[in-house]
Amino acid sequence: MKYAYDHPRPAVTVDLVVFTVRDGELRVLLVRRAMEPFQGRWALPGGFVRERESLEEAARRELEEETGLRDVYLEQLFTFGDPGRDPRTRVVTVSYYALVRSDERPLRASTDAAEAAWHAAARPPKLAFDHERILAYAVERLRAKLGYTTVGFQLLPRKFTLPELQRLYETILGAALDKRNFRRKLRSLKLLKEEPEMRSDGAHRPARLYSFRLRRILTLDGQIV
Amino acid sequence: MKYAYDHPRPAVTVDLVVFTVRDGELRVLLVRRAMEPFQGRWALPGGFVRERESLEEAARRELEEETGLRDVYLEQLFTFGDPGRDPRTRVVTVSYYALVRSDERPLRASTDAAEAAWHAAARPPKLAFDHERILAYAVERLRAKLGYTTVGFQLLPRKFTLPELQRLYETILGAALDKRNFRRKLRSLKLLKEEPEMRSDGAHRPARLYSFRLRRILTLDGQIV
DNA sequence: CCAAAAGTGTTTATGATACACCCATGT
DNA sequence: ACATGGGTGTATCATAAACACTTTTGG
Repeated sequence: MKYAYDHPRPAVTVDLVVFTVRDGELRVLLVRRAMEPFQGRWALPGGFVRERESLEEAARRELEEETGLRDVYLEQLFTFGDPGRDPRTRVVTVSYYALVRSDERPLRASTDAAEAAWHAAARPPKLAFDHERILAYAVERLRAKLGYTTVGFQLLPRKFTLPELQRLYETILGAALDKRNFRRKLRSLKLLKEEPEMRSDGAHRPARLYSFRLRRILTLDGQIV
Repeated sequence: MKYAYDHPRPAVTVDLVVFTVRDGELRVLLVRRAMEPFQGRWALPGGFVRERESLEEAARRELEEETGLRDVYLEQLFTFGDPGRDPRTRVVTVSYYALVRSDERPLRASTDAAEAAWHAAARPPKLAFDHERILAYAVERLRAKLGYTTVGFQLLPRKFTLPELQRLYETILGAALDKRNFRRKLRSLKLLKEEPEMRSDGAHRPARLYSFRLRRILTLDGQIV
């Protein structure tokens, strides 16, 4: 092995797949690129990793710059580094996905993204670089994770109703779930705390509000603890 | 977002956690470092990513250089990039884990690793850099993966007996499994092909040999197909 | 004939699935 | 009073877990 400074050095970036659920649809945050390459195309938010910050710090910093959000669920996804994925130079990107609650009003004016907007994750516009692949992989991983972890709760407000939670799962999984079985399953997991309030929402019976019980729930790679 | 060449560029390496199972023990391939930093310490094999190769190509190239092995099971694990993990300069390492069959005689003379040897994965010597963390994470992931994929088969020779397979699982999981349940489970999965031969191995009844049925079994991230 | 590991079935418990009606509210 | 979505229980099936004896070989 030679010394580190003998070797070509790729640029290293983090890219973020920021998910939320709104109007019964899984959405992803995209920014319109202000410059070449792919000027005018939508892309995943992201940016270069700075000298003295860790990869996760870089991801959190970028996320806050683009959305104003802190303390969101964030998990490393995959590292993409094929030569040629950026036409300018070799760029290795460490991708992360983030889950933000739909009541947290993201999308404040961001520092350098000209325009940022939520798009349906299932049918994104044409994206810059290999970002469609990254997005597709993130969706796949989120679905898988939903099955054996509680990441889903990260997408809802602190208090939520069971029908909301069920719709969230159905949205992400793209499949209908049986109401009774879904509720029994949740009851058996003992993860929910019943709140005293109800939520009235139209011409029908109000729904009970619940909150999620656990404090710290996920390790580095998403296992429940 | 600024242009790529405006930014500090970390060195990018791949590090390999190469597992095998020998004598009922999970083992990992380590190389002794020939130079500073951490000269003389054991470390995971790895090296710098070249200009025109993908990350996975780099990992396979390094693996072949260190062990002479090709066509092994290889999966991206995690990317570690804390500043200070290499005292020389910022190094971002994309870690992979590989599974090699115990009958494939790895460890031919390697190009630049002074010394390479198999060590018990459960109690490795003091390692260079943050390699103990990478190793621990790889072991954890391998265990988890064993539960819902067939990666385990990658560690055995083409023909193997059911007791061998069971011992493999018990070794990696660190727990005893019920013989009858284990065999029934495998039968129900229909993954094994009965071979005509038996293997005699001491003063007891010989065991039937089996081989694994599927050809390509795993996608990018380890799902069975 | 003995030691040693291979091989084999049944019962019980647990979790997953399928399925239909009553309840509380707003208009 | 009716339309709308919230809420509840039981029976069936599939999968997991627990458990003990017989078989084949080498020495």
